[in-house]
Amino acid sequence: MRQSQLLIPTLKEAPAGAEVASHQLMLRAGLIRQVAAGLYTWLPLGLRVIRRIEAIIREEMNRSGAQEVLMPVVQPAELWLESGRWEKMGPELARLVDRHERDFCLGPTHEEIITDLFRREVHSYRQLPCNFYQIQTKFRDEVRPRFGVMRAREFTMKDAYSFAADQAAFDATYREMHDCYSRILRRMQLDFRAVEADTGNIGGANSHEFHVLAESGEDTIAYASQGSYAANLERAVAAPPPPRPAPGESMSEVATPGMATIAEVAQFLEAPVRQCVKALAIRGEDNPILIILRGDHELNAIKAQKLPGVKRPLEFASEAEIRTATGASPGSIGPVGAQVPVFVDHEAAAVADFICGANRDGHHWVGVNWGRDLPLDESQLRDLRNVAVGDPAPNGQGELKFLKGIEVGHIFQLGDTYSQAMGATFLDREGKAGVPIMGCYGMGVTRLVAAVIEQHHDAAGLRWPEALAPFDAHLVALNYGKSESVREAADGLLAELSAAGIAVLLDDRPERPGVKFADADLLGVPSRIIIGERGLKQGCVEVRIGHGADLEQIAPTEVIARLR
RNA sequence: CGGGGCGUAGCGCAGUCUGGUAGCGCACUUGACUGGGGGUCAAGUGGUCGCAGGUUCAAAUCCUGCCGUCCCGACCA
Repeated sequence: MRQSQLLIPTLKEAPAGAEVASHQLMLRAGLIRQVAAGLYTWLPLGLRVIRRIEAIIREEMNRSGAQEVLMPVVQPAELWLESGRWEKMGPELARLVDRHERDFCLGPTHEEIITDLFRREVHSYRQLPCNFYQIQTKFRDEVRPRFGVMRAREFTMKDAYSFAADQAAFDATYREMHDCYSRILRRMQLDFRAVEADTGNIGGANSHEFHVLAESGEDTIAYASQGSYAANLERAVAAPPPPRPAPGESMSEVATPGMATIAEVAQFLEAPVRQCVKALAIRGEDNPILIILRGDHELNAIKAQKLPGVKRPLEFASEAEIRTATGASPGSIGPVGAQVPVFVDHEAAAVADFICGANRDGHHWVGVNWGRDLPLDESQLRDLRNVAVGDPAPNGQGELKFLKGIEVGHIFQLGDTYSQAMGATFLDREGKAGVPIMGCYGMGVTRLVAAVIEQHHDAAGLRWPEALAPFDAHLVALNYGKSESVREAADGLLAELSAAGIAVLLDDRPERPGVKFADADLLGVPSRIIIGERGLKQGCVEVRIGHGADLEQIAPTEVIARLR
């Protein structure tokens, strides 16, 4: 294709709003333009990349035995009422009303639609297992769209839904999809990790996320320094703490005037922070609920949200609510004598002779011991904290380390959540009704474009992996407009290479060489062919086959062989 | 939704504090020169200063309200 005929509006400077590398480069290289918050137009170059990603996904999904379908973006409320998610989803689900006053939503995902299809059309165990996928537009009214297409409101997703007659059959499909995702990401030359994850809004028992490693990633991955354990921080666990030492001190109250934070209290009492225990008050259905963590630990909101009686989404209790419930301000509350439900993190429960708020302003207890000074029932024990770098790994191998990742894929074990709720069944070998076990498998196509760029760029611009580049070769024709010989050579190569099925972009614009080179570096097409009068006089063009390769002088007739 | 920032030409910005009728660089158009790493010169095009209301002889500038957008926190492919 001719560059003069394509809209590729490159920019020297990145627009002010773009912070991360991929967003800046996507704007600068003319892949996308923003329409509104979280809504983007894909320009020709960006769309070509999307198409190549989709092609790889299709190939691998088809290879895994999945069948492609296409479901509607607009979905009737009835199905969502059946699954219970019409209420559960909240404002992220964009709702609309048609001219007949019927309720609809813009599909953020398609479990309801596919389960409805299944119950209508699939009736026999002979048709199982089966796996349906689509590549389609999703809409999620994100609280905060961010980083360009990385977190957009409207985006393209490949989503798949599997149905199996029993757990063993399901497990096989799940493993196959796990492998399939790994193949897809490897073909895109991505450095990624598959990690255990929280299931969030989709529901179900277990899930794995696929993260492309990048400093700009929004997620933190915890992994064991040895062995294979890796999990999203939302879900990551550490090895259990050693048993609690026996009490060594007696409990007494000390004045801690004006001390509100753990750090202040610890310093004032000349005790290590990990000797303190902190109490966080979160909102329960009616009363606040106290969460007890070791002083140096951080609350994990996802884990806390799963506690019985906790209001979702998780909110901290207000100062007034805390005062009403405990009689003290937030800086002085503690588990001793608490009149509200108390949940204790395993690590906090393993501390002896600890320091905690006395539920009296400006006072703390020291030398406190579980069991002796306050009750601790097994039922109160939970894992409620974020693991930290250096924690012992749960697999008993080494310690935990962190990486940042971009979640590009997420596979879920749904169990029979949806099939049960929506009455999807099949007849088994004995002629009895069975409830299919489902899985669902998402992969963010447009997000992948950003993720690929995060891993494949340099100071000058993009560096597309060959499998994803919008073009295979960039023909940079110098002085194309005025030099007859350049024009002939360039047009000839364009025709020849195109006929051979090589996607070529010919820079035939009347720009100076410097501009063309700078744009070529920005666009990041893997192979480059430079055609100039200087070389042609010696019967040569210059080629660079692949990123970072050396420039070679070869005859124009040899180009096609070198590119193959 | 809470906190903060920003809205002036396609992009990046100055001008706002201290009111006086809008400017710089790049881009774009035309011409000339130039022609292997964002070239030079000349002449141009392009702006309801986010929107609405108010104060004033006069508003990009002051006041009020609204909208948009970006960043930081709770959600997710």
